[in-house]
Amino acid sequence: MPKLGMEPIRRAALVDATITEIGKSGTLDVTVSQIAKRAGMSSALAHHYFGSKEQIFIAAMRHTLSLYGAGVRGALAMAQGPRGRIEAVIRAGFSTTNFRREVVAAWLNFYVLAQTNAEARALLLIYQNRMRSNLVHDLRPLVGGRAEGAAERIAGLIDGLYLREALGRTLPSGDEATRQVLEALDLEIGAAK
Amino acid sequence: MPKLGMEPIRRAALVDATITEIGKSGTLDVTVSQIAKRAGMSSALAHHYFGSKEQIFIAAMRHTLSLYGAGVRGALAMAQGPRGRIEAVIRAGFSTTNFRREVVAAWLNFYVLAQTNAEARALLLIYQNRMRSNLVHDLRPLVGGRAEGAAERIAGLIDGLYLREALGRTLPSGDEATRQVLEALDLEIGAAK
DNA sequence: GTTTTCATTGATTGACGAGTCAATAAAAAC
DNA sequence: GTTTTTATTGACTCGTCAATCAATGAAAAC
Repeated sequence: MPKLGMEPIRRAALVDATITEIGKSGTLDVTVSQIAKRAGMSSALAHHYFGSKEQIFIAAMRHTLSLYGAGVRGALAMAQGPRGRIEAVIRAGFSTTNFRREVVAAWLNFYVLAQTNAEARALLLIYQNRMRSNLVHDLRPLVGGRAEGAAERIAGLIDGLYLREALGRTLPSGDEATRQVLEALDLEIGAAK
Repeated sequence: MPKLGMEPIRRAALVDATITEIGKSGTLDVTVSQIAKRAGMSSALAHHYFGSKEQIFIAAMRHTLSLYGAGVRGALAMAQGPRGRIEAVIRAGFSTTNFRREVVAAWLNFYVLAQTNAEARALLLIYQNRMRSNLVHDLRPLVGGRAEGAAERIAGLIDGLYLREALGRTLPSGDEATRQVLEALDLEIGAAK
């Protein structure tokens, strides 16, 4: 019963299944068979479309980052003024979506993968650059020449608080993290006056 | 030629070898045989002393965190005044030691492990609490009632910048990260006046 | 000096897993 | 309607690896 044009459908199903399985195990220690089974196909087919397990992971990473990017763009679309835009970037990063078990697991494991896999590293750099460039752009009118440094600090604070919330003692609260970054933002703005 | 009292020696050798191997592979995907071989013994002996691979990892994590803690304590011992003590904590975290390949790999993988392993999570919480408590203690005289919030932000910034430096486009520079956190610290102090 | 305890390993077990391949089947192209 | 292309899988290969165990040797205890 082979229907044509299955490739994109299969690929998408495999990517979804990969993220789910990584979320369940917490590691990249998931087998192609597990992934394929959850995606409703044989492991041979997964290999057919992706070639190797590593490529499946890369695709999953790309998808996770693209969901993140979409969230940021969505929030930016509604934001008013530079301060509002920065707030949008912050809130998007700490949305409950991003603290779901699978998403946290995906990020942590992608960090690990980025150490040794050039493609993974490149994707992470794109994410880092986009965040920095967004922040610099909107910080400029608020803090002028301090924008570059401030952006670096805000971006670092976002990543760090995400980590601490995700692995902290309490269940992750995006609200608390958001408050903290906004406070830091206000300090940056205040210092520029 | 069995000599007595080998246990602590073997355990230490295994822990060292584990960290080295994790550094080489970037993952926890290292075999007990690799570790044991590097430590100069059979894999059976490694199992004899640690029981399981997971316990070897936990011991390696404990050791890594304890080295980190020792670095912080060493820096604190020489520091003068609250501001100096905070600076010491920051500099210790970003010392070149902590950016060595093995150490970065250890941290990233311990984050992953902490998702699913209670012991690993507990160790990470101890680290987080100690950092926060150090910061709160010394921020108090500098920023008064703002100390808790400021400590959360400084701690988050340290973790986040460490991540970004470790996985960033340039080779990690503790100096740049240190400068950024000190700048944030000055903003916090300035805001409390 | 015999027994117990500690150190140590080679060999083995039992399981699992990534990637390949030949074979089947159906749609599309010609 | 024959050929080509796409979809799909079961079976298989080749390898790996964590954990166990029985066996060996030497120190310590008695």
